[in-house]
Amino acid sequence: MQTLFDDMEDAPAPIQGELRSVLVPYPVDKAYSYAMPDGMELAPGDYVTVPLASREIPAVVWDDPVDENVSPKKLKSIITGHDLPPLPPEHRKFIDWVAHYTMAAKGSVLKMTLSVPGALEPPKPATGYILSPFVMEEVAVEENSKLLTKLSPVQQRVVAVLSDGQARRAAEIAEEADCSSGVVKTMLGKQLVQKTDIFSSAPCRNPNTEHGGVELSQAQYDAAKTLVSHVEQGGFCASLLDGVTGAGKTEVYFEAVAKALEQGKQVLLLLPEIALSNAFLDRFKKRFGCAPGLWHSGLSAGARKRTWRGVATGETRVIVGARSALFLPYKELGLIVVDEEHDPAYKQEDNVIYNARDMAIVRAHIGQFPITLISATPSLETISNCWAGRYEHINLPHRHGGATMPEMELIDMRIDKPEDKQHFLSPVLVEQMERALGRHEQALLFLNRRGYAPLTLCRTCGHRFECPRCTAWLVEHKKSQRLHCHHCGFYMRVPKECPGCNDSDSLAACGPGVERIHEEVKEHFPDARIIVMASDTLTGHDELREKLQAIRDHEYDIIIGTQVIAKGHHFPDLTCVGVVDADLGLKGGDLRAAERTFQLLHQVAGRAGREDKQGHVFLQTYLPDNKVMQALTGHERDMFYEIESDEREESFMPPYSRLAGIIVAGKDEQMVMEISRELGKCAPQGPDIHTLGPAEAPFYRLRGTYRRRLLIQADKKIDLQKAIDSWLANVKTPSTIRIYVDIDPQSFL
DNA sequence: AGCACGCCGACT
DNA sequence: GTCGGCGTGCTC
Repeated sequence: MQTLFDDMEDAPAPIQGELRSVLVPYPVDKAYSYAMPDGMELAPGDYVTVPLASREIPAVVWDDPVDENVSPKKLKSIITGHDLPPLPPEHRKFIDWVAHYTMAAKGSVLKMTLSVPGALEPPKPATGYILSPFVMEEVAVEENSKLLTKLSPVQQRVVAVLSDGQARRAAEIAEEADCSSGVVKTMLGKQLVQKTDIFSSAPCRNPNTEHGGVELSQAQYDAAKTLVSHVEQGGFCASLLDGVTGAGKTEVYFEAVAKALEQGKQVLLLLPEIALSNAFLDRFKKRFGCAPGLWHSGLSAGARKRTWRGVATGETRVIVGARSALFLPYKELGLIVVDEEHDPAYKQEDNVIYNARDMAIVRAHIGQFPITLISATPSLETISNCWAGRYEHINLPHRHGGATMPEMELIDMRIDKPEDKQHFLSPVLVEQMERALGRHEQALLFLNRRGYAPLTLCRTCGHRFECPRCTAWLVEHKKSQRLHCHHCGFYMRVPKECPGCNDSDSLAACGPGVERIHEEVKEHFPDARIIVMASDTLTGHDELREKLQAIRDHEYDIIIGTQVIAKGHHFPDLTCVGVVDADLGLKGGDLRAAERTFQLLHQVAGRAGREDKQGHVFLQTYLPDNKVMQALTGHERDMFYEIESDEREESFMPPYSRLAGIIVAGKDEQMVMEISRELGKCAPQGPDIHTLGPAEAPFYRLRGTYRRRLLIQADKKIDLQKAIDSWLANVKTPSTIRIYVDIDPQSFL
């Protein structure tokens, strides 16, 4: 009897209820089965909380058929459902599609949608304060009420702040009334104020499509009309809005945004992360009367949660965001705009490896709504899609408002040499900067290299400082007196003596970074106000915005900057742009080196001379005959695309073929070697598909792991994912080795 | 991704 | 003799 009783106690209570397929946001490729407790009703798309291992996690009921064979021992019950509109079927289909395409686990892709901790719980109200009713009456009735004059000056200020009836947090009141929050507490004790709940609302609930239209030029009007008609017609349609910086592309696509909003659709505006500038937000506010919902890495936890829920409930109508915004749970998405479509920042290189621009096209196709790509320098992929008639090509040729494109000039560094090997600015460029400053205009020097010098070597023994964990030189940073690795965060003090030969004072800085250019500029312009803009001198989004505003307000005369300065900012007084090393991006023989350099330099050039001032751009180069330099100075853009396209076709490269990178990574160099060689031996080879490598991957040693890569080149008619799948299944890999698949890799050497 | 389970070195 | 290192593998 006793033993029988024990057995009954030990047996787990049988899980009851209908089964549901549930996808969890973890790297698993199939939906799990969970029991749905009696009385609960759940359909695909519903958000749930489920137990997984020893934790409770958010998840989504999926469309896959339930696996009835799951052992009853494993089976667990769904803990709760959530009161949110279900994740729409288009979004679920999208997640499945992206997982298949990128060869990532479905759960990993879902994780990009369920990325906000606590988003499924209704938001908790914050404590706010309002004036008590009798105080409010006093404020309304009389200017100099007896009650109010009896209060202390700080308390009177608090009353003034709260007199509009709007509830505020204690900290906000303290800030606005210039007192401590203790005052609020005292007033609460005297019942002058009372507590109330503050529910922060979702952003961008009521954009007003008629708030502030600007007058469009004829060309803008025609382009806008086309985009608007796509929205009106509905259905999938991809287009490229192609026009130079300052042509007024933003105003054009705002019209399409307005139309989609009028039709009751949500709109997603994708930007490269860096371009979320104040200037852009101001333009949005001017057009729609409110700020858009923002989505980027710098958001606070609270803002993230509000925005995520706003998107899911449909309260938030417009999202302006970086690539991860594509995976927000839109209730009724009806238009996507991808600004700066060519930008490499759209490619995510970790976790799920995807290109947000390409995935956005897929999202629009699944949702059957229009999508517009925007660029002054489209990617060759997009241009060729236009040539093939898959995308509509909308040209916006002229600069808006009478501004002219800057004049581009090459400075042949073989002739107009800097004064010595320690200097990097040609006298020609320095003179042009002097002239600009003399006219009370600004000058910008662009160099896409942080720090002081990219290489430090010993003049005595030739020792080079390399990162002990990566295949990369250590970059000297003067400010911190250190040598930094830009790939893994390793750094060391600059030593007095060479570690190779112990010689002192033998170390020499080779080549320039922005810090070194700063030094040189100070020699030439001791009285100028100079600012250096690089990702490591800025602490975050807000500082970047403030500095950009300061530049716009002409608080600086000379700007020295990397990438961060290149994009989407408009500086009205900037008329002289110098590119310190125009050849920089061309070195290394990357597939897209020429295209990238062209795009980047074109973009930098676009910073100069808008409105009424003529801009001048000077490209310092040792390769004045290179096709990129010729295309830039002759404004022969279409010629450049044709040459580039021919070269890609000849070498069987994208967009004429498809590529996939297979990265074999691990800490055991020998094992990485062995596995990659083995993969190479049984790699797909044939008339329509072949494999290159294995070879050392870019940054062979990265953070102490070794990486080798194979590159598959396949005809577009080949099912690439399937070929890779069956190939990788043939080679057994130990768990110490990780294999990453990068479909459509962007860059490689 | 976490987290538990499991097999070999330096401590009470 | 135990505490704990992180390698390996699973999560309905």
